[in-house]
Amino acid sequence: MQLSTRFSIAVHTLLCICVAARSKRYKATSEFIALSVGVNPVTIRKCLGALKRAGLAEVAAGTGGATLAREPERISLLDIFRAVGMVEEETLFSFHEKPNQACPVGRSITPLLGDCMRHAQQAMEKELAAVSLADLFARLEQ
Amino acid sequence: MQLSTRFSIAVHTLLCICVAARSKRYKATSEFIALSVGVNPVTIRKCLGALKRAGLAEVAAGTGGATLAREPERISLLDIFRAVGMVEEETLFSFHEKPNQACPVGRSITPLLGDCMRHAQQAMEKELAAVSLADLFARLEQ
DNA sequence: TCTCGTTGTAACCATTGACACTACAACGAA
DNA sequence: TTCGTTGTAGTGTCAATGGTTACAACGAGA
Repeated sequence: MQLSTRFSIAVHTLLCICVAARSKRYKATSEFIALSVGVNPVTIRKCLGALKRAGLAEVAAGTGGATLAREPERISLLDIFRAVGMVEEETLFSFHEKPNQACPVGRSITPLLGDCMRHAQQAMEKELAAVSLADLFARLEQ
Repeated sequence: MQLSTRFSIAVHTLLCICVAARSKRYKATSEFIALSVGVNPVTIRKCLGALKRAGLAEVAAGTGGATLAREPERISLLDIFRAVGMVEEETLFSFHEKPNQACPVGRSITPLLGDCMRHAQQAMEKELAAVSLADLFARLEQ
């Protein structure tokens, strides 16, 4: 079991927007991005929709082309991770629904293990928060 | 998108084994555990099979009942996490398959982002490794 | 030796989510 | 008005989860 590819696609998408913005020769349309990512343009449009709702990207309706909604230094991988709805707050792990409340284990496990899960997820998110889109773009240009 | 409940079920299962081992009154059969977890006994048997293969539990064929294969102090949540095959090494995140190699972004994103993903996963696993089954059991008994 | 409870597995089903693809109305600029 | 693009709905395929039934194999105790 793995997390979906939506995250990697979203990062790829934003990097394409950076590239297009840098070299004025390209316009970051869903078609253009889809070609680089290797998926269907509709998938990119849905992805851009999520990024737009999260305030990370802007898309020009009608005329076409996407841009960043703020500087790449201020967009972290965690922002992107959350934007594409990989996980609502604190729910990376899922939990079996019906532990038996009549059993001492069933009664206590939810808060107990839930706490550990929360810590684990937070540790992961902290790593993601430490990397910005600008970092990736800089490494890309080397 | 979330990780499956197999992990929480496996932890619950092992805690039940601890309880049964402590108070000699219970035998940790798949039926007994299933009652506490709130799932089908077959689900528990499959879970126990994975724990057995990982060397965490032992199951008495024929006569029935499961026991820990080693002391609970030496079983970490990470051991359990890996036992139930939530994730093969370094693959918590998944990656879109066909980035366009003719594009500078497509060519570089896999190693670049893969590195970040690896770090993030390792941070999460480190948290899981820090908690043992004995820790949970101790908190349970309070 | 036979019985009985248990395990290990296979088989089948329903549900869910990801992703591909088609189609089309709405939009903005030239 | 035309043309390229976006947003979204609808459809189909595929894989994984988890529930359930069924049954052979096993071990201990009568």
